Amino acid sequence: MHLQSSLAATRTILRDDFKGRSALTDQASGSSADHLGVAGVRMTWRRNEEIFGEGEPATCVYRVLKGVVRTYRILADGRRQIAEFFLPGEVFGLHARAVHQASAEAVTDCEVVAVRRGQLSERAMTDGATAHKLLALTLHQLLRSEEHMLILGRKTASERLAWFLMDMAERIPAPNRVELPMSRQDIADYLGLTIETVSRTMTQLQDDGVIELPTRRQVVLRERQTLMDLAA
Amino acid sequence: MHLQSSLAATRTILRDDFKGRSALTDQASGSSADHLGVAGVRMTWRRNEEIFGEGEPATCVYRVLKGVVRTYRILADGRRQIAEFFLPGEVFGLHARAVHQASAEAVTDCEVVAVRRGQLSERAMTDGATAHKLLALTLHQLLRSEEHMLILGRKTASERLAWFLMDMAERIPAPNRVELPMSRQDIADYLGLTIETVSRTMTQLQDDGVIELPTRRQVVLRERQTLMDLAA
DNA sequence: CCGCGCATTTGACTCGGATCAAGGCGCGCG
DNA sequence: CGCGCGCCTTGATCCGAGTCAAATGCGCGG
Repeated sequence: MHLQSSLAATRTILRDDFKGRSALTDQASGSSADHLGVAGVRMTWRRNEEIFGEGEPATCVYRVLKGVVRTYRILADGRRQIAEFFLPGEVFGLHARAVHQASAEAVTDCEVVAVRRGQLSERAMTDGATAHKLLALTLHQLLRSEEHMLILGRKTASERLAWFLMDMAERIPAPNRVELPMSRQDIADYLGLTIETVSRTMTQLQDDGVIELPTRRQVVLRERQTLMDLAA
Repeated sequence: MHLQSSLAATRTILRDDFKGRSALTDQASGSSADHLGVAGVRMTWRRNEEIFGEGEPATCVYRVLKGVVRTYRILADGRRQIAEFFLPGEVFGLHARAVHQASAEAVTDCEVVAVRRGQLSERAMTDGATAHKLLALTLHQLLRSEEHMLILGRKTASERLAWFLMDMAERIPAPNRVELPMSRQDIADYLGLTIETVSRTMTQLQDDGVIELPTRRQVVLRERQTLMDLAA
């Protein structure tokens, strides 16, 4: 494995570029109740802006209202592994330590509710239901990451992609059509592949009649069963 | 990727073989308090016996007293991904659903405390500290699995192995020497490699003077810094 | 102490996906 | 409506790890 220096450089530039122009626009509309029963603050980010970075103090837990968020870890030479994409309704930023163990960025322009960790854990201490919900959320994330490990460790490129498409299809309710909110590079870094392999495999699936790609960001699921079988 | 049929067969035989002879010996010594504040039952398993299987109802949460446990997911054709090894003191069996999402087996003969999920969640509902501890355990597991994803998705064989050795060295307190409780196959399935690659990479590290292998199961860390750098 | 079985190592070769390198083209902007 | 910039696709080649096969040797039982 060689240094992906150019990529790394590009990414660094991108991040630094955005980091300055604090785009987290606290909407004056102010606080709205989070589903965890704690008042939260609504915030917005624009595409590719950093929400929090690895190593920063973890002050909040977030719920996506609109848009998509990615969390990831990155190596010194730029190799990146996206741990998860968070879609509307999903919760991210739950970390074991007082410091974030991963970075989070907006995949698309997005709107998020942030809840202070302190308030949350305070409430959880006294309210069993909140504690239970927090645990359930974390366990759900753990379930997903165990499946993700199986995919990263043991599946082929086409199996990975098929699983990804089926997973997205499940999470975004739309019959036999998936609107991908993220780039090919994001998909590659989520599935442990390169952008070229993702592209080629997409093309292959299309040539095989399994999917159709009317647009780069749209996928029509033509043979769901084939995808299911591939996704195993 | 071809079917690893022979391997799969071997594993299936192994599992079925052991499954019958119910070896979970409830020790009459009976219940001893778990650290989660709930009375648990002490149980023992022998090497390679199944503790629970994917799809079985998840009745208990476990803490290892002695020995080592592996949890894993397996594909129809035998490809296996070990999610985690659990060493003495560590807790496993925490799952989001009422059904186990992974299988667990004894890596070595081992002794475990089992706590009923019902009792645990009951206590968690009323006792904030217990709920907090449960959450902390789960978050810790999530932290580890995010790192594991980075390793599986983006690291080379020698980086994976170096990380594994450093991680084991940290978890088993013993200066510059690691006693590996698991086989090469287990290591391979944990790191998303084949047994041959694990073996070759070990040999390479030894030839480079980074480690020493007095026994198959023993590793002497000769150049800790080199390993650290590799593990990144 | 010897022989046997099995985990592990080693060797030769293959191959899936990575890398390196051009194009193509959709989308936004003027 | 045309132009240009990035994203994406496609092509050629390479290489790290997988596969297949065989030898080694450790640990255990007799």
